[in-house]
Amino acid sequence: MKISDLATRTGLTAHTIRYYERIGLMPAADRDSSGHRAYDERTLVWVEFLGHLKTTGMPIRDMLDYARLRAAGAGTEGRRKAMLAQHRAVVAQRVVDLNECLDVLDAKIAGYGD
Amino acid sequence: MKISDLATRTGLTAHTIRYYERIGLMPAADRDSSGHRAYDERTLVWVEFLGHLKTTGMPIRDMLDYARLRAAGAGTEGRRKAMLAQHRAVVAQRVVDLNECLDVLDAKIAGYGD
DNA sequence: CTACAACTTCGAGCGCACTCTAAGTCAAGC
DNA sequence: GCTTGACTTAGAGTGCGCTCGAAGTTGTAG
Repeated sequence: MKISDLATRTGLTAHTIRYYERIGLMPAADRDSSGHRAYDERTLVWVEFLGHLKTTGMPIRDMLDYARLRAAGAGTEGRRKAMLAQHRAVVAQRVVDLNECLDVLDAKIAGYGD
Repeated sequence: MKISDLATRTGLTAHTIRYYERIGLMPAADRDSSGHRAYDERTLVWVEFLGHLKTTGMPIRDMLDYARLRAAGAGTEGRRKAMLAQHRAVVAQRVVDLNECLDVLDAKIAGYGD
């Protein structure tokens, strides 16, 4: 898979994918015979997971912490699990906050009448 | 109410409040005898509402559109209602997305075992 | 053979939302 | 009278997450 294919399938741009690699969010990509980046399905899965973290508002520096643990491999599962569990709690709270805001919006919208 | 009081009660800083005034998110504040900003409860309500819009991810430029309609007064209620209704739909979708991400996180967390 | 598109690296630039600094004014307490 | 601390202005600086541009190389279609 070329970088443009990965871009299409993830919704990112090739520029953004290279940026992610540069800052360490993605491991250095394999290269084909002409020096172009060649990706496999595992990379796609990883980028999609990063997308979930991004959707839930995790800052890149935290994703980097997680990516480094992942790169370190065995022995870091406990810390990775703890990171995700902690993040999960933050996201769950944000859902609660957003639902409260939806109520406020509904009240305000209703206040404008028909 | 002085700017420091408004800051305390809204969780913003005095710097941020002045910034909001500068860009037009808040009307020019009344001044006391020594030229300091003096706020009333209505301003507090407005800032809190801005806080809800911010929590729900509305960009400042959209808040500005809303603030301008509000400042224009009567005759803009329809458009204000439409803006909020549109935003409400976006926020509701984000709640859906976040809940999906929570499922992904739960699956990942479970995958790490005990 | 020649376009042309897609890739490469490096580094600069951008939009957002603050955040802070500097220099000065003013009111209250010791 | 003097210090202290909160206020004032204008404008510069920060951190984040991209986003783009320039200049060069390579693979493919006509």
